[in-house]
Amino acid sequence: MVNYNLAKILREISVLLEIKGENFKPQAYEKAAHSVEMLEQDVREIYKDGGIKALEDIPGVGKGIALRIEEYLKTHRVKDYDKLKKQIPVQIDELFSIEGVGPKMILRLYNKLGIKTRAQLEKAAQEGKLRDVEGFGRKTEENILRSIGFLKKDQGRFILGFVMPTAKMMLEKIRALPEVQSAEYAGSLRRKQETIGDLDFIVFSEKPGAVIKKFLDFPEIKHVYSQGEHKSLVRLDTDIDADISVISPKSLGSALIAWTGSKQHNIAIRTLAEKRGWLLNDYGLWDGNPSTIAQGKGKLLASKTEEEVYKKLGMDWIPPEIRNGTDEITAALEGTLPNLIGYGDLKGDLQVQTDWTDGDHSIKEMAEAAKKLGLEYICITDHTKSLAMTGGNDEKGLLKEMAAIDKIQKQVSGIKILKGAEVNIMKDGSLDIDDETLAKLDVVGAAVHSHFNLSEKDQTARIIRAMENPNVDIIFHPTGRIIQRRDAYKVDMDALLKAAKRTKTVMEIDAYPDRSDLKDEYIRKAVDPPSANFGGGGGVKLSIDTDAHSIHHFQYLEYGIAQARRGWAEKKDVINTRGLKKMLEQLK
DNA sequence: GCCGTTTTCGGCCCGACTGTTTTCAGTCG
Repeated sequence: MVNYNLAKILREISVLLEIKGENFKPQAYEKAAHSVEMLEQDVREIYKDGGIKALEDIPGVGKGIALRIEEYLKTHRVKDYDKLKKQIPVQIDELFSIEGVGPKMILRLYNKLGIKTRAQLEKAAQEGKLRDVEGFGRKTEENILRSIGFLKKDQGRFILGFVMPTAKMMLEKIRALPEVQSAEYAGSLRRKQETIGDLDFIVFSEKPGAVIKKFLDFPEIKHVYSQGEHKSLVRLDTDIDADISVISPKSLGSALIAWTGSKQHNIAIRTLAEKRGWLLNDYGLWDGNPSTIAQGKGKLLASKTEEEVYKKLGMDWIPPEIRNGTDEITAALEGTLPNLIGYGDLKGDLQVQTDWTDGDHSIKEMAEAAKKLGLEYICITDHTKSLAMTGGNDEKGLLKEMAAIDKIQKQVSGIKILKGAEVNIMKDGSLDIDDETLAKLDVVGAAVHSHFNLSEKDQTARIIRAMENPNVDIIFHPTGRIIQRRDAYKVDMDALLKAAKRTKTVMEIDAYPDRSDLKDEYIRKAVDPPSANFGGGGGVKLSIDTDAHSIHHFQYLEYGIAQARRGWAEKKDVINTRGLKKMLEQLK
């Protein structure tokens, strides 16, 4: 929460400075806000451990902002921020989040109409008062009202796995247009971020006007915010915004890079180009300066493929999932990028629930569905007895289910059905099923489903005790978070990863879209020696499982792989990329 | 205010679309 609140203040300072017409300082504060927001460590800890100097190691934080962070940590105030707020006492976050409203409008609205809140702005727009303000007109008034309407309905950001079906459908429809040579996801969708703000598509065609026109005729489009010769921004009937950009195939590589982002990644590589006396824009990498290029006199160095553009810049091609504008740039320059796990690399799914507990389908139905997707094995891991609401198995129930699996296996060929369980880790770290029964299972997953509010020390010790049980193979959804619903419980991840390595316990990447647990930075710590500061130097084994409760959930494996890629995981790091026999050898 | 293959000063990514203008500022990604 401290990081969140601090990032919010830094971001508001950025907007307030922009309102005041300051140059460059706003970007500096915005960058610092972004860094603080992305920090995995609590700012208080960073300050406690290393003082001001450690704060200055945060990217985008220098002497000035470090002092303000210190001031905030000590006094819960930032004087400069208070001063700015006094000069321009408006609800920045409320107004700034309205699509189409920026710093300049906020200032004018405040000066002319005294508007401070979203509600006041809505009322003024409804009463037709905005059109009298210089620079505003009827259209702006209408747009503001519509934006506020959308905002009220908006759920904010969308979870990747839950919007992918819409995204896939739209991409297929775009690709089917006769004028389209090719089309791809762009933005956070292509980078496969955990949550997505809107659906970005980039389309390659020599007839952009026709593509935009046909796109706007799709029945899924509810409202058109903007349309031009090359771009359009719309809202779909599922209340998510979609952004389409049509570019000549000649510029495919440079345009894909530009539209994929992230923003920080683009700034980093464009700056890199500039340092070589070049310019990188949507249309290519050019030798020349902006004015010679504008006159058509620049020399085109690369544009057709992403590989070509990165290569010209002296870099390896960077997978979209890791284009964060941080150390992937250095790794690409040095040729030390990881060989990320691929989307077809999984051979099995080690967490599957059935109608024996809270799943929707039978063991047989789940096995058939997994086989259809090309999996070689699945492990049935129904809940155990202390999770009473799911009708969890006791020892007797587990033995019965194991016998049932033997019977079903005889009816199903081409896929191995492994016997497992999702056992509960009790408050003290013991398990709710006896060791004798656990020893009979092929795979034992253990998970926390209760006592989320233990102290970090107790929670960590509890899970480590479960890891030390020789029967426990995998820790399922290790931090218990549910995106947009429940925070992770407090746990010392460095200690957990270290214990996982010592006890040869696998850490799961739960691919169920709103879990996505482990999250990317923990995955990276688990596998990547340079980022592992828990003294283990990477080398923690992972599994990617869907936590399927229905035959439709196996498709979520894709999002687990995306998560693993964002965490720099390679094929070798994930046990269920191996065939059945080799996978089983990885277990205790 | 930050930062350094331009390293303690002098830069800060780049381009499209809209609305209100009458040549462009503001906003967005």
